[in-house]
Amino acid sequence: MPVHNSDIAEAFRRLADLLEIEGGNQYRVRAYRNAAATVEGLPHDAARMIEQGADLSELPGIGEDLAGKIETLIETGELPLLEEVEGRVPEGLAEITHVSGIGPKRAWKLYEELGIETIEALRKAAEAGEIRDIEGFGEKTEQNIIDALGRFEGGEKRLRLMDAEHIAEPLLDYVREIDGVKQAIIAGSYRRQKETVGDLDILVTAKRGSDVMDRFVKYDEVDEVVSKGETRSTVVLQSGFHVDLRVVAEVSYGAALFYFTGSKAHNIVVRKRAIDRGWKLNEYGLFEDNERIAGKTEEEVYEKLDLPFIPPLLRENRGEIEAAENGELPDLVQLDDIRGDLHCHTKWSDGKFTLREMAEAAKDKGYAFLGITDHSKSQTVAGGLSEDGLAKQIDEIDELNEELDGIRLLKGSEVDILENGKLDFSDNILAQLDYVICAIHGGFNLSREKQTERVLRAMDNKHFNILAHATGRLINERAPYEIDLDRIMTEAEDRGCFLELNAHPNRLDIDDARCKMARDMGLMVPIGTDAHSINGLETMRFGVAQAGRGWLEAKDVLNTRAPDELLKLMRR
DNA sequence: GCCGTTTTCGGCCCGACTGTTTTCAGTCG
Repeated sequence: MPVHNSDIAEAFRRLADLLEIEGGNQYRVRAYRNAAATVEGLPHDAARMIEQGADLSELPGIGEDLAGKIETLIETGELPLLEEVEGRVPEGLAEITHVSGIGPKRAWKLYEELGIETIEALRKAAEAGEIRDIEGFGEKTEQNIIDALGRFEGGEKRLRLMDAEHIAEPLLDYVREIDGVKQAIIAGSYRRQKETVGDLDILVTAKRGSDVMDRFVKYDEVDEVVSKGETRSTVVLQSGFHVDLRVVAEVSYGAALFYFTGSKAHNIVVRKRAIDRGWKLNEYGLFEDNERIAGKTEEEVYEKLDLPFIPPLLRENRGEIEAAENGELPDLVQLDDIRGDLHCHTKWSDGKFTLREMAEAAKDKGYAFLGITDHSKSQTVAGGLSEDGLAKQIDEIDELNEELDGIRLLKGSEVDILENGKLDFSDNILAQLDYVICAIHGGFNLSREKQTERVLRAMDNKHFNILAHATGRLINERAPYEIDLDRIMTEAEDRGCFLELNAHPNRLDIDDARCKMARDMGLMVPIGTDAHSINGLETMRFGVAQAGRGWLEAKDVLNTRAPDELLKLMRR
């Protein structure tokens, strides 16, 4: 079994949990967690990096020891230290610390006093009223554990960004209308536009004496008030989503916005910069002794620390601090830079609108072009076109282009890559198109080697321009299929092909780390919405956000170009 | 366990809230 980065990260996290439970050095624990995050964020599998001669101990947060442990894990699939610790600490305790309100100390205490090793045992003990009698616990804690177990079962998984928006925007409107509220903004991973959001952090400035907290916890959708204080409250919504609201003074707004936007890793590095200068940075401001020297705006905080403003999309401690220091921050691609959409469907296959309707909608968005890419013949469930059908569509697009003013339809197709690596249309018809998007829509279970070969063979066809949604993942629904994207990207670059950034919020495929990799290797990225309706065109903003998280500038994105230049760039 | 243009040893982010205690530990973000 090949060991992937996610396996390494999981082993390290598990080890960190168990070490923490047995009261190990907290910094050692943190080192394992940091390393887990570092490994998880790598664009390549560590195994491959080692093969290619990389020295993992040069990675941030990974020294000689952890680099050695990673190698052992890759070679043997085992982590001896983890097995050793598992001999001392019951495995189930790690899971118990993931129940909200129970940390390492309480988990250990529950084990010592009542022998609790599993979630099930914890529930039984709590329901039997046995926990309240343990020193340091009480009736309320016991009830909180029961409540938390209920949520634990319900699964507190991260929401896709768009789903989070549907919850967040009305709530933000509600908060903004509370008497005395001046500013209200959602910070956290939501502001960083991560593909999934775990909870919401709402930051508010308000007049003194405003009853913002009382009103907040009375929001219609609040299911449970977890905590409520003067400056911070936490609620759980009926959807199971956690929301924090924090109130700060206006002089602290920038510092608090910085602080609550994160990421944690980014914050720690910036905070360290403050410490190096003999200052202190917290959510109330940047302080020299007890004097606030910055805090009203984020720009001010960064400036004092000799840094330009770093866009939230980049705040992941993936090199943005160094880039900022050197004046090399990317000038991130904006929605306005996008000149057209390269991936959409119409009534000709499984879309809901006609060519003309889609064209008009694209024109209304200010686009110069719209690429029509209906499905190919094997996609019978999606109304895939026959070759004759495609030929007719080509004619209709030509006619329509004569009529249309200010928008140009590009003739494309989303062609299936068959399991044998052949394309689902003949070269003859493909040659009549402006460009071709190729995609895998079935046969997800091939081995990594076969899947990779399948795509590379397809890429041998000169009409292959863009690989759509390269990993096939559906966020929260379907894992990516096994495929060697490193190799595919290298080969694509060699052959003049591209990998799409599919902007659909369920896909966002390729992901941000891959976008950054593409940028680093000089491979331009086309962003397509895969729209099946006029509304679907709106999801371009999710793609652009993801592109920004991947450090892409307008020059790195294919569809920031005018149609003629675009088609020239795609010519093989 | 990591890290270093003050340090190769001695630091490692820090404040809010809760619940159980009487002054604070545990948890969280």
